[in-house]
Amino acid sequence: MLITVDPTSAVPLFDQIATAVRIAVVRGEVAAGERLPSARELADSLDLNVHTVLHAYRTLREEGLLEVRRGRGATIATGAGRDYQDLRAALDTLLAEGDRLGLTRQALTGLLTHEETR
Amino acid sequence: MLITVDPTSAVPLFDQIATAVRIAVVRGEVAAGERLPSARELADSLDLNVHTVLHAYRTLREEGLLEVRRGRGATIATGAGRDYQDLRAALDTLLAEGDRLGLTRQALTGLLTHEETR
DNA sequence: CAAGTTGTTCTAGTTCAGCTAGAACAATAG
DNA sequence: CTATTGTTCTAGCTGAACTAGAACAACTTG
Repeated sequence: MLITVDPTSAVPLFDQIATAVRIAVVRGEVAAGERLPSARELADSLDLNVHTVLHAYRTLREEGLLEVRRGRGATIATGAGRDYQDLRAALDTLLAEGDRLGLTRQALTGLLTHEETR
Repeated sequence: MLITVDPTSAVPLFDQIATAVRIAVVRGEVAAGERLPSARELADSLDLNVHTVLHAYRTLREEGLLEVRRGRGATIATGAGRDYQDLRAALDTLLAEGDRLGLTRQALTGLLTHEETR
């Protein structure tokens, strides 16, 4: 699983890490039970602080996507290996629609966050 | 057009205002040329600073959704009256998919922001 | 058991976006 | 001309994000 980070982005670093993991899961690039690099390792390779990586891991655990325990490290949660075909299709469709209408990503995420299903 | 704001939300206030306008446009609740309340008015009614509202208006203008000029105020841009049927459908589908998979809004917006079309 | 690994918790300091506040100013409407 | 409305500028405040270092608890491994 490739995890990269853009320090110049407005998106918080811990969020970028969390998203990188989510993407890997959605793409099926990681299987349930698979182990992530330790926080200290990943922090070193990304040139970040350990706490930032741990923040990301904590976030993912709260979402039920990771199992995190001391001594063991972080592993992809059982039950994370769902069928994400429809989700990916929905994402692609929405992105295409956004592009067609000339909407920014900010606008799209805003709509997604506040819009209620009708 | 109803514009409300949640001061306790993690979403920036100017962003909430911008999103409220976007939603109104997407829902077809406002027509092109329609005038928004003046920044000072809206700021008063929302109990916010004028600059915060102006920040939202500026953002929307940069997206091409608003025409903003001093003395005149802000009006919905010509060309904003597009067909948003497909967009709304795409939004609903994605939200439904996210719910089905138990994904948080944060996770969804993260995927939307970083995911590249394949 | 002993040692090393890894997450947890705590304190502490820095930076920056967002928000507020006030004022002067320019463009537009009436 | 006068009122309205956005633009620009300065200034200060706050909280989230990030960094840093340390002590500690749970787990793995030899």
